[in-house]
Amino acid sequence: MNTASINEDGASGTAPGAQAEPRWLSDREQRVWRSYVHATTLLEDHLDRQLQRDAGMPHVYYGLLVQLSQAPRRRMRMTELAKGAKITRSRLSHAVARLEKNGWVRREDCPSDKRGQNAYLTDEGFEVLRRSAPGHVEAVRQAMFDRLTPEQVDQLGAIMRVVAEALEPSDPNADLPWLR
Amino acid sequence: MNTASINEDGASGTAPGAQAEPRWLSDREQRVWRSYVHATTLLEDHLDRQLQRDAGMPHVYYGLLVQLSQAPRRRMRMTELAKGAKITRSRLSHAVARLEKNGWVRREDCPSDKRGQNAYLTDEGFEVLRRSAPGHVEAVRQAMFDRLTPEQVDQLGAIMRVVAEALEPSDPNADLPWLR
DNA sequence: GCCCTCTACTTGAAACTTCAACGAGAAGTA
DNA sequence: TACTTCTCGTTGAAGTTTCAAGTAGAGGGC
Repeated sequence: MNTASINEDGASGTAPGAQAEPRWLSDREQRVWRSYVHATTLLEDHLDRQLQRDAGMPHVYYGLLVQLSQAPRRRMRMTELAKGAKITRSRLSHAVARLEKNGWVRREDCPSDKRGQNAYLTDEGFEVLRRSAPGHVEAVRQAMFDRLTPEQVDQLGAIMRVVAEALEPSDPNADLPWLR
Repeated sequence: MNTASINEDGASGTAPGAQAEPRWLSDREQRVWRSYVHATTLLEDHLDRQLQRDAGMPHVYYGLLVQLSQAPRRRMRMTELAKGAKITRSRLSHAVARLEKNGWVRREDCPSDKRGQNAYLTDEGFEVLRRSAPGHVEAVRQAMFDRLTPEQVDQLGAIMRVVAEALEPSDPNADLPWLR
């Protein structure tokens, strides 16, 4: 999955709507980008397969159970759960439907808001989590933390925080106060 | 894959429930892991949407076109293309079928191996790439390279290479010579 | 020649995600 | 009250990915 490569320069004029001369990636940046895409793809595939095999669900679903397990009374509003997992409410609806079929999660009406639903982790769901957590941690460890120096772990943390901040969909108009 | 899995201690049996004491992540590692998952999720979603909007295809498909565009005569054997994109041949078959419908890629029989197929990029496909490449590079830049210091870019490259090496599916039994 | 095995690729079904639309209730306004 | 608008969550269809199975040709041994 490469990014730059098609080098063709358009007109330099920057009329509204026209494109400015693209700022291509340098060779070094391209190499880093390729490594990034390559490694993240491999790791996500690896964890997906590991969890599918050992826990019977993909990584995202596992993340939902983890979130629920850490919530007070093991339950959360659907929207909060979706936000925490960074997925759409629609995707969550389908996912919870599937997890409900497995008996790992159930829904209940929210008492304070009649539109709302709580999802909660069943004992059975908690048990699945308890059984598969060690294997998952081990997979993460072997793929990443066992191979990086403590300095690299810190560096990775700092880098990922920067990237996340750039993309955080928190208040899209934060820099456009006149639109509010 | 590598020796990695679950319960690989030679000593203990693998009765359900019997597990070695898991090596949990430290607080610091957990924070970094969360940042990693968070940032990579946001970035992949962001690029998927950007490309869906501007190029009419998801990130993986875009990567296929890029690969083809860089290959000699803009064509590649299916298996090579799949390897380059780190996806299964099955997934590639479906993907190319879709790209063929768009008129961006076509297949042809491989002359030297009657089982084989070449996928090649059409002029139309190349044009789509040429049009959308600048926007894509810009998105990558804004999300990552414009925010990181040159040192961080280097660090990220090094880290991602380490992680990729740990997962590279090259010769799964390389460390288990007695199995061959 | 035959047979066996491996590789290249495809297929169809099931699982998962996205997208647009929807119903119901909350919340604000007049 | 009525009206509008927003939020919560779901639904169904279309698109994508995975999984298991399948066809056809290549390659090797006899």
